[in-house]
Amino acid sequence: MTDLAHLNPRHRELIALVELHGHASIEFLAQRLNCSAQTVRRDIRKLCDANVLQRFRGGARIEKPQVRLGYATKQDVQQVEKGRMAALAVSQLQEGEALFLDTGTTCDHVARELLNYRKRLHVVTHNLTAALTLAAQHQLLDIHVVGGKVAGRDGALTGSRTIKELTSYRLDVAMIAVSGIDAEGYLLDFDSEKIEVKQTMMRHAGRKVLLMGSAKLCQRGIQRVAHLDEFDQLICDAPVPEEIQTLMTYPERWQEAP
Amino acid sequence: MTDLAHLNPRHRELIALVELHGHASIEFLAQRLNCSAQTVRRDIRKLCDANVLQRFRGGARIEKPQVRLGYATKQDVQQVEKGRMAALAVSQLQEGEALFLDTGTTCDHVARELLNYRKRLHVVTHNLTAALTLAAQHQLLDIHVVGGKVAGRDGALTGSRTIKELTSYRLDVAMIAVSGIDAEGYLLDFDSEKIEVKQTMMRHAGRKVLLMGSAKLCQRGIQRVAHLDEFDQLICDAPVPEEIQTLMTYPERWQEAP
DNA sequence: ATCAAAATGTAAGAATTTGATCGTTATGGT
DNA sequence: ACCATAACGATCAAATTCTTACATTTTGAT
Repeated sequence: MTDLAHLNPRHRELIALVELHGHASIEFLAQRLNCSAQTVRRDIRKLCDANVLQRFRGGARIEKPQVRLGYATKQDVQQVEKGRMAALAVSQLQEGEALFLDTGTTCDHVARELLNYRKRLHVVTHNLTAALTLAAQHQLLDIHVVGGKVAGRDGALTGSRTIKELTSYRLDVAMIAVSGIDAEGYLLDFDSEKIEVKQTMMRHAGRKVLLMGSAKLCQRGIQRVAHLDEFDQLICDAPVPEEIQTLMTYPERWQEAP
Repeated sequence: MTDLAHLNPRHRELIALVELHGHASIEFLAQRLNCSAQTVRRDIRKLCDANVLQRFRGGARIEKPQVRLGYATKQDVQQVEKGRMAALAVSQLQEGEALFLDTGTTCDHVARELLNYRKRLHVVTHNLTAALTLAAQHQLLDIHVVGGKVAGRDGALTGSRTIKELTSYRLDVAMIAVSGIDAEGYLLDFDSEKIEVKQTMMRHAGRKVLLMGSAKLCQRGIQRVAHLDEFDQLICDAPVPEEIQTLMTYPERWQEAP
């Protein structure tokens, strides 16, 4: 990409001003930034080269993603790997099946993959980001969002109402993601509210599918979600280390996403 | 070929207006875009060359909802005006109040304004887009999403579960937006499911606030939501025509967003 | 302190956009 | 078929905006 390194305060202010209304004129910007129109043009040209803004004659605009899927696109690491795991997980679904979809960037990738799945499905989730992604296919997909309180900037819904609503479902699949794993093969996460949601989804689903990138294999959490053995399928983006495989009763349940 | 790169705001608004109804006349567009018919013709010719629109004598239409522009463009219709209405609506909230937030692009603007509101608030909504926007301030705002089925690509939740959950609240404010108004002062909308949600929110709120852009004043819907008199505050982006004012018992409830 | 490089402002000319006019072409009613 | 009306395309002048070029200021290094 282009270098966004040396953005001076005026550049940031300019972007903020454009974001405010979606677009702004050179004249307006020059006045608000207390500089000449020429400087604004130079700034805009720079920012357009860096794909931050789009210019038009007389001003510039910003293509603010309607929804801050920035969470799912920008600060997301290992996008390619997560996409591969998501594709594998989706490919194993059957038409007409019903699934729980967890929160987290990996599950957001699953949602994006589901958009290309051209068959009927039922999806139940507490993941606002994923729900909004899936909304683009609401004619084909039956998407249910459980109620709850927004618990994070990723749009995860939690709370007693969330749990209670989840218990009224009985679905075919639960797609779960976690933050880490401990030495005994227990999967870990940080937020106890989110953990309770994961556990509830698992209790009310037939096939339990775990999506866990290899980066997570050496990460930690503070609270146990479930044991590896409780899952029917485990999807990773790389070969799973020997020492993790030995923690499972049926290590052959692991699958590596191509 | 497809020179979508530097379309100015007028071009985008034009596309959005055509998308809104599927077709639009030159005259209508010239009036709404505040420019001459000649300019509209030129714009349309350009957009037709780029295969964004199809023209017919007297206007233009759009076949397929644009893949790339789609919902994001609709957002652009009267963006500034909606922002002004949203700002006025938000400025009248008190710290600690609880509000229902409706769906629609106008309410999405309210959500964006709420991000800058630096005080505690409780928000209950069936609007996924707004909820995700608000999630960026989840430490300060208490955001509740009611459960339901995703009903549109804008992320509106509807269905019996949505209604049932809403009835368990009793909030200070309901912020409602509608599609149009009829000759007797009844507000109109298209989707009966969404209408039921609006009505439920109103029944369970103290202050009922209507946000209605001047563009909606001449638009229609197919089903009645409520009468103007049922609202305690009505916010518009322009002076309300005499003939609309006379439909109300208390026309002084109208406020024009500055 | 001095110099070079980068950033900013200024101005003139080039290019684009816009609205109006006018002759031409399509549409609908008789 | 004919006419009246509305819409269209071409053209032009005025206004706006862009680019280029150059002068001035600021910054940072030696």
